[in-house]
Amino acid sequence: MNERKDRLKIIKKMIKENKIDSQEKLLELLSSKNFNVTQATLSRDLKLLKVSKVPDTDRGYYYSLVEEELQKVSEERNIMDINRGFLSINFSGNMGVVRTFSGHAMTVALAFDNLELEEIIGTIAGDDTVFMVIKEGMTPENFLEGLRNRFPGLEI
Amino acid sequence: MNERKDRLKIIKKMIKENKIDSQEKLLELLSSKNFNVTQATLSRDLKLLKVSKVPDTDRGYYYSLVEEELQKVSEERNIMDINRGFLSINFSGNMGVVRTFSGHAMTVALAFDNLELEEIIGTIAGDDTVFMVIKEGMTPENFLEGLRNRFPGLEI
DNA sequence: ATAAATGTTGTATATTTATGCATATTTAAA
DNA sequence: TTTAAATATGCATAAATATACAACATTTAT
Repeated sequence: MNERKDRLKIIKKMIKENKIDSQEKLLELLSSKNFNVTQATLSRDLKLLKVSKVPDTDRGYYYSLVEEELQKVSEERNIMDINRGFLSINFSGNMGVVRTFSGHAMTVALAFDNLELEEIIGTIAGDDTVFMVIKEGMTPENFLEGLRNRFPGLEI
Repeated sequence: MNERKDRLKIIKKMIKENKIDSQEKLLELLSSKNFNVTQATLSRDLKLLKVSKVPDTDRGYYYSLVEEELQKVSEERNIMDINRGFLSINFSGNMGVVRTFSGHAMTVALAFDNLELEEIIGTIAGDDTVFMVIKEGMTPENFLEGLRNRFPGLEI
């Protein structure tokens, strides 16, 4: 049954978009979208999603996808690092060569590594140049398009 | 009474060092350090500290200082940015001049800004140079010492 | 110094959340 | 298809957590 999958998706969305402070409230919202489950199931769903209840600044509590937020912050930083240093990229065979501002190669390479692209097998950095070994069978077009889709903030 | 302050400190420490999954458990730990309070008080303490209970990867839950973690991650990144680009710093009057590797000035200036040092009024970046306007009355020694104390990772 | 305001705590309790168990549903295997 | 294993769910309830209220302590203002 992927009733549950759908439900998890909606729950995520609801938690991101609203400040919800109890499972009861969330149940009502779900019910309004025609997902009718009990609090028990919801509790298990939240556990699966690793949702936690965090104390609000002023008063009360709200549910939050902490782990995801952490990841997002870190991802944004990587993208910033790339955008800051990036000059150009060219391909030849299974190699991608990135040119960067002087001194930025390490940073850019590190950021690419952190993004954990499955298309890249490895990177190596000089001062203003990064070599990337691309997985066989990928065209530069494939690669760039996928990259831009996955990381909309990336100006490449 | 700063009984509470002390207690909050210990609680933070305990949460960082152990995987605690209920206030009962934490109460026991506290009691072993001669802090004897009720669950009600502990609940309020955790709220003050913005501690939240997060689902563990495999099973169960644990308390965590999410917000602090987020801040720490971000701080570490700033320090990395500075260390990566930093060459030297010199002072004249209320100005500090940071030299960086070529192209790193923006990054370094941004990182300094993000650290939110109250000694710095503002920064401006060229390509390999950052100007910082320092708050009146600060000596370079004051400034650097305070900086190193607050950010032990900083190699300046 | 006294009164008023603010902050801290415990008690008792309400509220919220997690889970054992039985049942139903889905998926995989024969 | 039938059967077996795995997964999902509800019900009931246990366990965990938050809070209203009253008492007391501390700080601030007069």
